Amino acid sequence: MTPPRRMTLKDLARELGVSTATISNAFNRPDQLSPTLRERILSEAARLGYSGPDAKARSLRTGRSRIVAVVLAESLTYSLNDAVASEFLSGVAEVLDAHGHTLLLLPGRGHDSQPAGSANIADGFIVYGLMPNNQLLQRLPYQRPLVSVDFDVEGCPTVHIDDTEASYRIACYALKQRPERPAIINLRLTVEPCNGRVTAAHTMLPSTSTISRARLAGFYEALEEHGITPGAVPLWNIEENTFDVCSPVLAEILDQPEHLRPDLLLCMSDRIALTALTLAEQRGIRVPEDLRITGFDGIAEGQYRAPRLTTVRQDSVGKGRVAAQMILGHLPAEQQLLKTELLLGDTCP
Amino acid sequence: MTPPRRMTLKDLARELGVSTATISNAFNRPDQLSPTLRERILSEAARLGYSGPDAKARSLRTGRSRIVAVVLAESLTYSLNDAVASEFLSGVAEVLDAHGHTLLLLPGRGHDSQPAGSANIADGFIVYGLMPNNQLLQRLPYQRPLVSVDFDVEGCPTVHIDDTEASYRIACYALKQRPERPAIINLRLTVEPCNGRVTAAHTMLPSTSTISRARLAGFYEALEEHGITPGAVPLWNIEENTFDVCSPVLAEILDQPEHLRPDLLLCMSDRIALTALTLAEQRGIRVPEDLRITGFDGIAEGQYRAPRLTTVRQDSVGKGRVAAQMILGHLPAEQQLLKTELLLGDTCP
DNA sequence: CTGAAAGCGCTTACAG
DNA sequence: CTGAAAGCGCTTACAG
Repeated sequence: MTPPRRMTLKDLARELGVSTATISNAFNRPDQLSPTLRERILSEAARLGYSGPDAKARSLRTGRSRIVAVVLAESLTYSLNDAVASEFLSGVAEVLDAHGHTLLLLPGRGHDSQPAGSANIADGFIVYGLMPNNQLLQRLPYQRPLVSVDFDVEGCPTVHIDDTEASYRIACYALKQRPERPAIINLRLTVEPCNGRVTAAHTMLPSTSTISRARLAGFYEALEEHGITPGAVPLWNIEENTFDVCSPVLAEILDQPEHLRPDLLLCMSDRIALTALTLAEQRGIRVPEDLRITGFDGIAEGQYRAPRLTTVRQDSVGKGRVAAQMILGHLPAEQQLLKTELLLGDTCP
Repeated sequence: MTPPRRMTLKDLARELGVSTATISNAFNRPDQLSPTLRERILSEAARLGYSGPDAKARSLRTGRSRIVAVVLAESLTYSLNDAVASEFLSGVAEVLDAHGHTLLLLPGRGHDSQPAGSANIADGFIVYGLMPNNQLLQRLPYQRPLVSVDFDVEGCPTVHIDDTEASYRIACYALKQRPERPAIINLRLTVEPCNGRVTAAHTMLPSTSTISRARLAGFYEALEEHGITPGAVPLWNIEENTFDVCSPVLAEILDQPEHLRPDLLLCMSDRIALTALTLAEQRGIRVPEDLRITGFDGIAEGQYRAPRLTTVRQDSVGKGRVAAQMILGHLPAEQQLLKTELLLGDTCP
């Protein structure tokens, strides 16, 4: 009995009485040998159980792995279950797939904050929504292409949207009908973790390169323009964009006495807005009659339901596509600003 | 000016006047050298821009990459946006991450049906929901661990649920209140693509190893037990578990004249059930008064809304965890059957 | 605790 | 169209 050692290209070459170069060519450069010989090699390989050149050796030799890593800001668990991140990933995957590349998923916040050693196998890195000062960034291999998404890294190409302008537009739309008691529900706005009302005791994250601050700036601009003092609008904050984390904060807001309860909720994400909608429905608060709600993101879940969410759509799939194309060198490595679009649903007519 | 060549372990060894083995040990086996020397090496490495041993070379040398590939039945785009697949992936990711492994995503149905060459870099494969006769399976490297999920591969460990029993239970629950006009909405039941009513002209997929057939068998068993002839229950089919594909089929069902319109929908997925719910709401069909609906899967979206979906929950995250643990050898490589749980929501009280 | 050396499995100019 | 040979960047017994 032969020991169950994996067959190598060299074994196959010996077996067939040809050189290793020829076997390699049969798999990688069909034009370098006769079709007849190639067929013979391929079929013998299949018969003998050789499933093609080993990727580890190949990538060492060529220097390229055809693997692109996406570094996600949050845990993989969170990101995979978040609609916005999932859409982004699917855009990346679509382009990589079409070009014979595969996708390696790396968590930004792991059990240790350093990237797994296997990370540097990637030909390039797409970094999604990480804070620019993150340690992880320093540890990524030098001299490998890197594209950042939703934040800027010095000297790196970036894809993002104009958060301020987008939230300005949705807020202007909502404010056309003047609210009595507007409120803003932020997503990760404060330095200190905060699930609830934002007070003077909280420090806001720096205004540069923080999505929440950019969106808040848009809301404030719109409020001022409509004669509402931004400082008078209650600010709430939510730490994680999941139902379970949003739910208690929104319950607190909606369970206030009716004369204090907001009649307009400007939410920084569709997840927040959808949670608000669910809790309102459970409490018999009518949307939009008693409470108007706007979201941000334009995820499918908000549009494939009744009432449809009024929100602003960012093209997350498109972001992923652009980022992947930049990494593959099919798009110039520069700043890319994607457009957003108002989705006029039923929750804030 | 030095050419911008990446620094290697060897370069660093020369620079520091130690052997390559020592550098390697500094990164991989802290116990093999003095802490002082190790510190010096690590800090010099950081200073000189050496970001650790190259993963390609390391994996060639050690034979292991610490990468696990998940092969998804559908396109990556579909899978990443499907709640069930995403939950599964997050279970896998969670376990891999905790053990310093990373996740490579491979599409089962790609632009060409063969796995990318980089696939065989993985230490092991988790194959999710692929048809067992899929060509791709033959092409995966031999002698590398493989776990299949939701279907059986000869001689391979598997994790799955008892689909027949689960759908039997949810159907029994729904049938306690006898429906006038029940209907079953299947997911990928027929050989011929079919979005609409299933007729005698359609061929059903083989009953072994097809999830839909297993679930349908459970429904039929329950119907018979409640004195309803399964053959008399209209069967509909849907090809893809997305709102856009479900929507027209469900519109066709709900737009029938009221005396023909079903009053109970046994759906094979929560996505189908949620789409039915949305369309019913848009049409003013009251759920559950005029129409009762059951789902299958127990995705978050069905529970985090009003009315809550009545469904049977499968632990997709748990499936992912178990599959990953088997691949890593932390769980015996055998058949694993996970439990399901009835979720009694509002859509079919 | 450290160093010299073999070799993981390939690909690629290059010579024939 | 084919073959001999170098070398990609590491890790790991092994000897010292």
